[in-house]
Amino acid sequence: MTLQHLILGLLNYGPMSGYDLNKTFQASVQHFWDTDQSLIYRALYKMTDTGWVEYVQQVQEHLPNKKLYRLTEAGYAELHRWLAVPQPTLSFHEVWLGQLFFGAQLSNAELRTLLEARIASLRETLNVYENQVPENVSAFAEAFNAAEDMRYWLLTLDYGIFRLRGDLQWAERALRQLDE
Amino acid sequence: MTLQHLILGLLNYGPMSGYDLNKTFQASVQHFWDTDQSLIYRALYKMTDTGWVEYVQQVQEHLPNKKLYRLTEAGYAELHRWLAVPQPTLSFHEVWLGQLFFGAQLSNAELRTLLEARIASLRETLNVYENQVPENVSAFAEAFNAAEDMRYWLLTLDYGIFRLRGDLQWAERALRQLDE
DNA sequence: TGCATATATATGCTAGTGCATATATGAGAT
DNA sequence: ATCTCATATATGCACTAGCATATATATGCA
Repeated sequence: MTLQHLILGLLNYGPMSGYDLNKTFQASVQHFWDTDQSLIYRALYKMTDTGWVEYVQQVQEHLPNKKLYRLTEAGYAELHRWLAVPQPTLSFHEVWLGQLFFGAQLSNAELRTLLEARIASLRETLNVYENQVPENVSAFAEAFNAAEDMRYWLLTLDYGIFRLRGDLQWAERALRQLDE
Repeated sequence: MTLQHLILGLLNYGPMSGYDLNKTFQASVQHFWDTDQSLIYRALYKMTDTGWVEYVQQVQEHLPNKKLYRLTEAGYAELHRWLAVPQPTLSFHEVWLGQLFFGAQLSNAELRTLLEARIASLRETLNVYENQVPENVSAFAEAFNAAEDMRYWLLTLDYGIFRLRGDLQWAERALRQLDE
């Protein structure tokens, strides 16, 4: 259900179309929750059906019409209910750990390749988080006129960076241990 | 597809029934990949269909009959193909980060509750990883007569503990920052 | 006798995910 | 004149997940 709740959270800043929401996802929560355009539209149907959101057709000149979605009372209530309830911590479900678990089946060279690929990928993501995402977040804060909320957005970003650095550290240590 | 590949990896230690696999999951990879009994049975059908595994009916006295599954040549090949291919690092998809992102909507007390619940849950899991899981892993290594492979099992466990400690550290820091 | 538990497999139903593709308008570039 | 890109919404299909429930035998316990 989380996608729907993230949409509730974003619509709380103001009415948006599915297209806008997709853009907003990329500019804001994408660093911890990636999604797909089709999932957003389908979530919006479901939420309209449930009564959490409603829309008005917006006729546009020179552009296709759009559906402007906004929170209903019920949607606002659901957002606040969800926000305050501690969520169960889920299982890791990381594919690379599965590979490592059966690492005895692999040669040293193959294991190196796996770890090095992971390190490269983590570095790349870390670079995006440290350079690209802060810009997105600032632009997002300005567009939504929500300077105070930015503190929390940066907090989630801080977690992402902290976690990536930890994962990098661990992977580099594991790589060194492989040589012993 | 990962569940199927984890099953391939476990069947590589020897033939097992769906029931055995379920038990084995709980004793081995459960700390990074939880699953359900029904998913294992359905995965086995699919894999039989694909030709990765095959089974023989095992008639038992005093107990229900079982299907003993084992790897086919194709299954063994698929396991090794999969093991050596670096997997893309996925997005975090952590629900609690979504809550934190919209933290400006919450009171200080509600935020405290969220972080404290997370800390308690992380501590609990850490306790299991540090005390319970090593026993499971040892028992598993003995049962499967795979003392060498245990090194890698402990490596994945080490990651889990490392990560939980990091997450705890971060959550505790965030809680302190909340008081400022 | 009745109830819980372990062994063992299987199905039903609902929801969510991922990816590709369809459709349509208009703007700007080559 | 054509091609690409941005805006905007929607569907198809196959797979995956989660949870409940059905079925059957045998053992142990109260």
